[in-house]
Amino acid sequence: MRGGKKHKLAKLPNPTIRRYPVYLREIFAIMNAGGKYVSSASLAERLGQDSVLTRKDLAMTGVIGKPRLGYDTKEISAAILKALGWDKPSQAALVGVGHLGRALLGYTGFAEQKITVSYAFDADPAKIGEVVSGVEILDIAKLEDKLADGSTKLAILAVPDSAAQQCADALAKTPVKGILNFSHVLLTVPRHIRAQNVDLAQPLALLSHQILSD
Amino acid sequence: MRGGKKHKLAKLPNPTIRRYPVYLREIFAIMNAGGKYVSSASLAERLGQDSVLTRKDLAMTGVIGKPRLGYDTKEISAAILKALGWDKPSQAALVGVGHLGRALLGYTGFAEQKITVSYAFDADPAKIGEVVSGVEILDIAKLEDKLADGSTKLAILAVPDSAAQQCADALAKTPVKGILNFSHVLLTVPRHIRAQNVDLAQPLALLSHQILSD
DNA sequence: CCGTTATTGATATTATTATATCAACAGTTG
DNA sequence: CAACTGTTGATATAATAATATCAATAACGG
Repeated sequence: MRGGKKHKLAKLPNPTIRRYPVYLREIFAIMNAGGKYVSSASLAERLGQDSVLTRKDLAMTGVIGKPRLGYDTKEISAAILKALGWDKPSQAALVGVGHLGRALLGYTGFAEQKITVSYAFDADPAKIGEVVSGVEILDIAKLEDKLADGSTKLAILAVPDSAAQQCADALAKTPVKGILNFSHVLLTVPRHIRAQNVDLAQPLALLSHQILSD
Repeated sequence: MRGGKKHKLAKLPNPTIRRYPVYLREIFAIMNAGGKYVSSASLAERLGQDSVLTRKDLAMTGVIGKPRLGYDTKEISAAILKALGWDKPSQAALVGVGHLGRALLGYTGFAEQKITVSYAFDADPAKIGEVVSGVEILDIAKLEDKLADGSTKLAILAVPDSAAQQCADALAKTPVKGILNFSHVLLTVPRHIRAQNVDLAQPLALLSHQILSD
C-alpha cells in the first residue's frame, strides 16, 4: 500500500468550489445571528441562483440536511471548510511587497481561511527590514532557505510581470505546492506546483461587455 | 421601431469574454516583436488550451484568418478590443482609497483598456485632498455631484464590507452603469446597473482544493 | 397521534462549453 | 505550374454544468 492520495473527497466541479467561499460567508453571518439551520432556498435567493444548485453543491460535502429545517449551520460550514482545506491552519508566503502586496498583507479575509502570511519577500533593498502588517520584509534571495522546511505550501506572487517567471522558478525549488499568481504572466511551473491566476482584466472584460450590450 | 439595442455583436459566451484579455496580451506581445500574423495553435499552446477553442473565440469577433498564416495581429486585436468596448477611451471612478484602492490607482493595466481613473473618493477626512497616482482624493459626499454628468460609466468599489451597500446605493443615483465590486458583500443594485464581483477567496479556494487533492 | 407541509435528495432534462474530425483554402516549394 | 502542407472554419460529438420535476422525509399544528 504505497503512496498517499486518500480519495475521501470526491472530485468537486470548479464552479462548486468557487461558490463555497460565498456560501461560507452567508452561513457564518447566519451563525453570528444565532441561526442554527439554513435552507438551500434562503442561501440561493441571497446568491441569486437556483436552490437546486445550492443543494447539489452542499450535498457534495457529504452533509445531509433535515427536511423542513435545512442544513445544520455548524455542520455544513465545517464540511465546506474541510473540503477546501481551510479547517487546519496553514501558512503562506508573499512575494512582492508593492502596492498590491501591501493590500494583501492587510487583507483580513485570510483569517477566515486560517491562512497566516508568515513571510514577505521583496527584491528592493530599501524595503528589506521594514515591517508591514506585522510581517518583516525579507530579501528575496533568502526565499529558498526560508521556505525549505516545507511548512509553507502557498505562495502569493505579487511582483511586476517582468520578475514573475523568475520568482516562480525560485518557488519551484521549494516545497511550495501552489502559487496564487497576480501577475499577468502565464507561468511555466513544474507539474507538482499548481498556479492559479488572478487577473483583474477578466472580470473587467465581463463587466465592460455587459455594459456595452445592456 | 422603438428602442435602441443594435445587436451588432452576437452574444458572446462568458468564458470567451474572460479569455479575450489574455489573448490580447499575447497578441500585443507578438506585435511588439514585429509579428504580423498569429496562429490559433501558437496562442493556444501559450494558454494551455485547445487550438479549436481559440479559433472559435477569435471567430466570434467576425475576423477571418488566412490559411497558412493565421490572423492579422492588428486586425484581430482591434476586433477584440472593440468587442469589449476597449476601443474608445472611458473613465472610471474609484470608491475607497485604502490599501487596495491605492494598488488599483497604481495599476497600469487600465491603460491597455483605455480606462482612466478620473475620480477617487473616500470617507476619511484625513485622506481628502491627498493626491495618489495623480488623482486627488475627494470627499465621498461629492460622489453624486461629480458623477452626475454621465461621463463616468464604471465604478470600482474598494471600500470595507460594512460600507459597500451604502456606496452602491449612492452609485445607483448616478449614471454609472457598472460596478467592479471588490467587497465581499453581494450587492443589491437596480436593474440598469451591472455588478461584477472580484473575490480573492474564489481563486484561493480553487487553489487550496487543488493542493489538497494533488 | 395524525394529517399537513416545507424542505431535502434523487432523477431526468436541457443548456452551455469544450473537444474531435475533416474538407477547403492559400501560401510554399520543387 | 502543380503537388504539398499548414492553417482555417465548419460540423459533429462529448463533457460539464445548470435547471426542472417529484417522491420521501420529518417537523409542525391541531
